[in-house]
Amino acid sequence: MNQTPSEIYPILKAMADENRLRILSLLSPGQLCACQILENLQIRQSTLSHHMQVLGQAGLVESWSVGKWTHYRLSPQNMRVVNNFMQGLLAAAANQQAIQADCACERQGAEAKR
Amino acid sequence: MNQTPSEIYPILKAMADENRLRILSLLSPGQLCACQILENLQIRQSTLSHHMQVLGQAGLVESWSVGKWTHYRLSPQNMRVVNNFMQGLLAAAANQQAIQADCACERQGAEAKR
DNA sequence: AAAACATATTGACAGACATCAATGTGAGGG
DNA sequence: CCCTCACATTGATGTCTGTCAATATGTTTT
Repeated sequence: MNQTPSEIYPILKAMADENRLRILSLLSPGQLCACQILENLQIRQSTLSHHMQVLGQAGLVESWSVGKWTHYRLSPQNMRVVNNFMQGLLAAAANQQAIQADCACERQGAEAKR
Repeated sequence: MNQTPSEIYPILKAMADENRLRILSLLSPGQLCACQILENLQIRQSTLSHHMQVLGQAGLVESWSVGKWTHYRLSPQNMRVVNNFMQGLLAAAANQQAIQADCACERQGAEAKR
C-alpha cells in the first residue's frame, strides 16, 4: 500500500514553512511549552499560536494543557506517512540512477509511446 | 551531521504542491518526457513547464533533451537530504511516544525553566 | 477581586505563487 | 523554406497564507 500525493500534500504543506520546520526541530529533543518555543523564534506570540494550530491539524504535533501552559511534542503518526512516501521516491530515484548506463536505448521507449 | 531547517525548507517547498507531488509519483516508475507527464495532469503546458523548472532547481528531477523532446527523471541527491531529516523527526517522535509513561513528572522540567 | 501571565482568536494586509493566455525558441518533416 | 510539434518564457490575475496588532479566554498569584 503506497501513499498517494493527495494524502501527502496537506501534511507536506504544513511542513513547508521555515518557522514550522524550526519548531519541529526544536521539539525533536523533547516536549516544550509554547513560551519556550517562542524564545527560539523571531515571531510574535499570535503567529506562533497559528503555526502550532497548523502543525496540530496536520497531525505532526500533539498538545496538552498543564495549568496556564500548553505543552507540545512531536506526533509520529503522520510523520510515518510522509516518511514512507519519501522512502519510496528515494528508492525509485536511486534505481533510475542505476540504469543510467542504458542511456543508449532511452529513445526507443519514449518514441514508441507516440 | 544533521540537516537544518534552512537546508530542508527550499526542497520541501518545491514538493509542497499537489501537482508537483503527482509529477514525482509519475516519475517513480521511470523517466518520462514532458508530454507524457502532461497527459496525466489537468494543467496547461506552460504550467507544467513552470513546475518542472521548480522541481529541477530544487534538485528533485534531472532533465535532458532528445530531439524536440525533454526527458525527466527523479534525482536522488536532495531526496536523500529530505529523507534524512524526516527520518530524524520520525525517530524523535517515536521516542517521545515511548516516554509517555513519564507524564507524572512532566511539570517539573517546564516550571523550573521560568 | 484584581492583577499578571500564557495562550488563543480575530481582522487586516502585503507578499508569494499557481494558473492561464499569448508569444518565443528550436528542432524535424514535407 | 515553411509548417508543425515540443517545450520555454512572459505578463497578468486571483488566491492563499504568514505576519502583525488588538483583543479575548483562562489560569495562577497576590
